[in-house]
Amino acid sequence: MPQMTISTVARQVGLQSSAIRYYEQIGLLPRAQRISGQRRYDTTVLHRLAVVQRARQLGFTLQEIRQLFFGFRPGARASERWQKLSRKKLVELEAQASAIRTMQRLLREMIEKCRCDSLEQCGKGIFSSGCAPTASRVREDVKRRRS
Amino acid sequence: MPQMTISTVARQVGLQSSAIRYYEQIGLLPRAQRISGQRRYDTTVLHRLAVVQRARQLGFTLQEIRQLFFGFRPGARASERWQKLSRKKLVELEAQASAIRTMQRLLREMIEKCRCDSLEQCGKGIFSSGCAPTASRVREDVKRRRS
DNA sequence: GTACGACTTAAAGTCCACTTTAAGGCAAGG
DNA sequence: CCTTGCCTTAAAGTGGACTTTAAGTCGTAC
Repeated sequence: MPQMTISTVARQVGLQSSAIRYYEQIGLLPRAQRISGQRRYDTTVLHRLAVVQRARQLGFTLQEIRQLFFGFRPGARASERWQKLSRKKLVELEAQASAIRTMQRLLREMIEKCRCDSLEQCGKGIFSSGCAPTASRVREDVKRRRS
Repeated sequence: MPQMTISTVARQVGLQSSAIRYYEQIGLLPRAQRISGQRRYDTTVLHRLAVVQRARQLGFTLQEIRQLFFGFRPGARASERWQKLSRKKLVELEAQASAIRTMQRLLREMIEKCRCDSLEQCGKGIFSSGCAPTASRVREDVKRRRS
């Protein structure tokens, strides 16, 4: 199978042809050989795209994947490349995870503690720091219930 | 303080003026009163923006924040609005968190187990399912070391 | 009267990873 | 010869949340 068209490759790796053209355009794939204007690929492109797909799955951007391929001295081992980028990505992901945990905590507090009638009221509470979740809000709430 | 200019409001809530104009444009803020062409605000806009900022902090998109304001029957309590949207958002965030955990697991496996010399080699392994992390990859690795 | 600073608008630009569109080329089959 | 189907290119569009730019207005200070 030395000569595949772009759509054959696309099918094999689960991408759209346009994505493959795009990867070539941004330099992630080498310029493909053309036969009467049409791209022809051999199996090495499948391995290349497998790496790209796996890297995407690991959360890498196309920019970072370009670094994986071209951002090291030519002799650098693949495992070394992966390690360097992966450690960096793990740090990033931990930051993202932490941000998500913060949002989850705040959302649960909101569900549990907000008793505001109006968003205007809620906004006042937040503006003087901490709508639903705060004691001040609860105190206001008590006042409201009494009236 | 019944009349603030846009930059005064922006300073108070920690936004750029352009963001406030944008919020007006997409209907998140009501059209502000103009005095000789310039927007003038009273303190209620600070409460409105406090709600917007808090909602952003909770992970809501501007679209969703618009729903918070306008996506309920007019009498709906603020707490009810927050609850409905927050529960939905918690589900979304849990999905995101799960995706991140998957990436973290795969990244750690990659760091720990990939011994590939070349990305081409790595790609072959992934293409026949599972570069670094798999047993097949390890076996290939053994073969390579012997040769 | 003119320079300054802060404001206005509409429109375009940014980032990311593509997809879609428009206009066209090429080979095989009927 | 003409249709069909797959391919090509460059350019524009998508979504989200804004920012930036260009060109202009307004009031105030000097």
